[in-house]
Amino acid sequence: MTTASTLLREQGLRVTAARVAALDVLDTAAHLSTDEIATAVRERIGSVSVQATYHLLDALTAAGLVHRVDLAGFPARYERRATAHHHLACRGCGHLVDVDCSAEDGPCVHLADRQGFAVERAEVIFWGLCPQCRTDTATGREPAAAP
Amino acid sequence: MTTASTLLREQGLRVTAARVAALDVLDTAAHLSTDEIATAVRERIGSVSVQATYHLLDALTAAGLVHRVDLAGFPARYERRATAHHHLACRGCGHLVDVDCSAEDGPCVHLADRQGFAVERAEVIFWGLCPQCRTDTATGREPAAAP
DNA sequence: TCTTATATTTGACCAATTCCAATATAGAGG
DNA sequence: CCTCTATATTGGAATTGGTCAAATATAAGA
Repeated sequence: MTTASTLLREQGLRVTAARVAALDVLDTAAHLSTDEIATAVRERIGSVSVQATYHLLDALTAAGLVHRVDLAGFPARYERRATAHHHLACRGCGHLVDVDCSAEDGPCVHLADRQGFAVERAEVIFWGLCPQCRTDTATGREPAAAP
Repeated sequence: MTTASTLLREQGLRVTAARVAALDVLDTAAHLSTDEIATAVRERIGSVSVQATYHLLDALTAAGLVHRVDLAGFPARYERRATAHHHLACRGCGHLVDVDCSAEDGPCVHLADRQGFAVERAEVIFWGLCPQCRTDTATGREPAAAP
């Protein structure tokens, strides 16, 4: 069984309470912001600073244990899902859901002219309004700050 | 002939020197940041405040005269190109080039499960390293701040 | 030309994130 | 088990990209 501490050790990372807690938290919920992760980690181990959370998430990201989803206009979020997928994002509140790529090797990942770039990945984001923000805008209210 | 002022008038926007200059600037160069646009506008009309530039770019964007390209981790940039296309972005310096969508109605824009969202558009970003940042990283240097 | 709605300016403010030095701690070696 | 050292965490300050609000200036219709 691959517990959080095992995963950390496998990547040559020190096993600290904060890192284990962060991995556990991301196992139960996807697309959490740094702040949400810090709060959830605090509930488990007592306390962590925001800066430590930024730093540990950087470490986990560099080790490939989590992925950072960084959409313009909203704070970065982190996820553990390993399989290839894209995102459906709400422009109103930033709410994020996974979508399976309908064609893993479809036109999305092909590029006729690389123009000298070393292309590493293709990111596909479907932008729209989530159910909540749809009704909010329909009734004249501004989209809610959080989903 | 559709001059900048004609375009503005057509959209019911007032014709001001700053707006005309901004449109002209974006006609000669693509993917400029607010700051770069402010500087270029100043060269043409003497002076504009950064805030005015933010504001006028908002107005031009709302009118559909320019498009805002907003990639995470880098300041927003603006472009006038009208035809559908995607972007190839450098994760090192943020340098941006247009790429034609290889299949306008390919899998990119299809989505099996909308999950209640009102989907408005699909954004495809190819991330990689530009020629300059490739050689910079190859020679051990950090990628340059600007392309 | 006069008027008024709309732009621009100025300056304060904000959130997300990074940087730095000081302190604490995981885990290897004895 | 204890010590040592590299690595994590903390706390505080700084940065960046951008927004907000009030005062002033200006485009364009009457």
